[in-house]
Amino acid sequence: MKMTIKEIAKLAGVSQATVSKIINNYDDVGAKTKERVLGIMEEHGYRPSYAAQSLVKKVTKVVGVIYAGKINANFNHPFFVDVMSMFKKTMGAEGYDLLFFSNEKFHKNNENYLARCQHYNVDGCIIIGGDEVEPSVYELDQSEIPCIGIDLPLSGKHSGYIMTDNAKISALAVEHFYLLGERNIAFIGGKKTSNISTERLHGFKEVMKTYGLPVKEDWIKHGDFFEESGFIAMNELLEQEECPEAVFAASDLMAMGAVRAIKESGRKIEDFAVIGCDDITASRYIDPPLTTVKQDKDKIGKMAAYVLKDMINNQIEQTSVRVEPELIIRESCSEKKRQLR
Amino acid sequence: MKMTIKEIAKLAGVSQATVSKIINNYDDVGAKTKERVLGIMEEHGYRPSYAAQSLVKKVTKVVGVIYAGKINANFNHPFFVDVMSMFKKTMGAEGYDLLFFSNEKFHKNNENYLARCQHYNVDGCIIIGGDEVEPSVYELDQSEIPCIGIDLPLSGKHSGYIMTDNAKISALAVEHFYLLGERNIAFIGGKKTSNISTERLHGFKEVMKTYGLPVKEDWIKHGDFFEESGFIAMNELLEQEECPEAVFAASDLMAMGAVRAIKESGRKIEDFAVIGCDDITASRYIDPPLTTVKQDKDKIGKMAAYVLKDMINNQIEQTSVRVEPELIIRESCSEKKRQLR
DNA sequence: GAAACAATATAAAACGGTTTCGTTCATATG
DNA sequence: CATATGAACGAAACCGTTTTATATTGTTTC
Repeated sequence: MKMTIKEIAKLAGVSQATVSKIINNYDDVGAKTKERVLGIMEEHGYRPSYAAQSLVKKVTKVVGVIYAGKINANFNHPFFVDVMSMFKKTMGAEGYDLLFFSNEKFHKNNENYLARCQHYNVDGCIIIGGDEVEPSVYELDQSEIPCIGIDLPLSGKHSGYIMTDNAKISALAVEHFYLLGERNIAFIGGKKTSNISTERLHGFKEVMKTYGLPVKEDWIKHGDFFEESGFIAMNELLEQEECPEAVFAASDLMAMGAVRAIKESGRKIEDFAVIGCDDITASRYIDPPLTTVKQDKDKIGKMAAYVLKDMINNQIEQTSVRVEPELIIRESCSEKKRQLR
Repeated sequence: MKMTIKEIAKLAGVSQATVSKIINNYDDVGAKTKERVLGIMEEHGYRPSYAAQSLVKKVTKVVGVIYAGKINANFNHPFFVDVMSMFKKTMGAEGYDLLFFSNEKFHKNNENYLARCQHYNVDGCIIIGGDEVEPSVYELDQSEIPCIGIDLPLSGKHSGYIMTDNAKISALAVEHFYLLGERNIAFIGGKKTSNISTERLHGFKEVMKTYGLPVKEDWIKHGDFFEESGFIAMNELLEQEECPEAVFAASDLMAMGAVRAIKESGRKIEDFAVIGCDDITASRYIDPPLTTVKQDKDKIGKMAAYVLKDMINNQIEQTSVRVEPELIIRESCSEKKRQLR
């Protein structure tokens, strides 16, 4: 059923070498021979074996995808889904397939990322931001394998990263609050150990200072970028004696959780101003439509693909790209809403 | 840097064969030898090459993932994202990694799915429902390669599929409408050529008949399961002289589009009853929270993994699973809402 | 008609593993 | 002591390709 190059060669009455050369577009093959062999290959639906090819060539046309951090985390986070969608599309256009490593296997065999990449001999890989910097990520980062991080600052010679300008994200949010007269502003970030969370928090504190607003440590909470954690964080804020009326959540999902907490506590959502981050698809449909700092997910995915491809083909070194965020004003925090209060 | 089995063997002073046997857990290797070799492997971070292994073994521990239909379609549809998330997790626990085929490559080289699977020698594959049955899918379906379809009825000897009971989905929706007194019910389905769309439409017509309700062809629209198509379909419905007040959309995303169309047309959303399908995460957060027929995405993903695994390991034949849907009542169509009218 | 040159084709070694079948050696058996 | 037994290991063939070096043609050229 499944043909090998040997059988094709026999059928065509030529040597393996000739068939192989046809597959690989060598130019020392006669036109009519080529024609005939091509016909036979087509007829029998022959495809060269990936294993055999990648064993001898050193190229696989496969890139690995690693969701760092908690088991399976981020695979279904809307932000990463959108980024990966564009990444997949762009890499696909260049002829690359994507190998998603299962984290479960890692944990069971106590394996590391580098070993997996070597095992599959991937041309490169993309690492989707984990909560913290695992030793295993560092090892891969420092290796010869080109890799690029999403929301994860890699520093190796053959690495790079793409992420939004995190300080600016916070700046846009706080500035918007400030202009609308909000003064009691809380911050819900991701895990303390996560890099982007740190950058956003730092940016938040900086710009608060710039506007002369006080940063209350009690008003700084940490979640995990998913909805439930925003809900929990907001509940903690609501329980405090002095409760903030403005909340900047470092992800739309957490912002949605915060909104839910406010509603379920019996308070009126109109009395709060909420800004999220990411601009996931859902955010314009929820109630109230969410004001958010948009991350350009398409651009991030595309840039990741371009940079990775460049690293693979041209041994480009250490490239990192910062993408500009953009404020999207909707009703959860807007001028119109302010006037209602 | 990257070690081969030969080098490990030399370092340990044993033959390749012995090292290989240790890797593959043969029992004719002495305990102390094993210990020593294992130590050396560990020390040098040695991992056997996937290519070399899969060349000789016939097993790869990799399963292919195919998004059938339009380029890249469904990769970021929330329903499939959730299903795949659980599928990935479950397969991962069994030691499988997932290879996502790029559709772009398909189209460029005019390749077929079967050829790709053979090229990579995947142990099996999962096909995520396309809009229509492509010849390429049929070919794979009929092949020796175990594959299972999500929302795609495969019929080959080595194939199976998992999907929700589509007729029942429609039945639950219409029944709910009926009990709330709705009589003018429209249907927004997926592509006419898509199987699940056909099943849901058929179920819809059947149950409408059962309740003695008229089925107006003008009130049957077709989208593509994404938001925009629901928006367009609803606008078409609104333009009609006789406009339905109840709409069942075959996906939450289309339902969201329908809601948006109603709002943007200047009508009051309270005057309409909308039911979606899937119960994606966003549906409980939107305005109004969406009444929907829930599909058990976790179960679908899990079952897909179990069945596929079974097919790979035990040559089980043709297994298909129908999963029960469940009505989730929220405010877009509820008793409370009815009383407001 | 011989020499030189292209243009095509092939043989064979690699790539990094697995697995079958022997071989070796120590121990148990009668 | 001769033999059977079994544990531990190794030689070599094989998996399906690519690629280098070499061989075989057929044409020119002088």
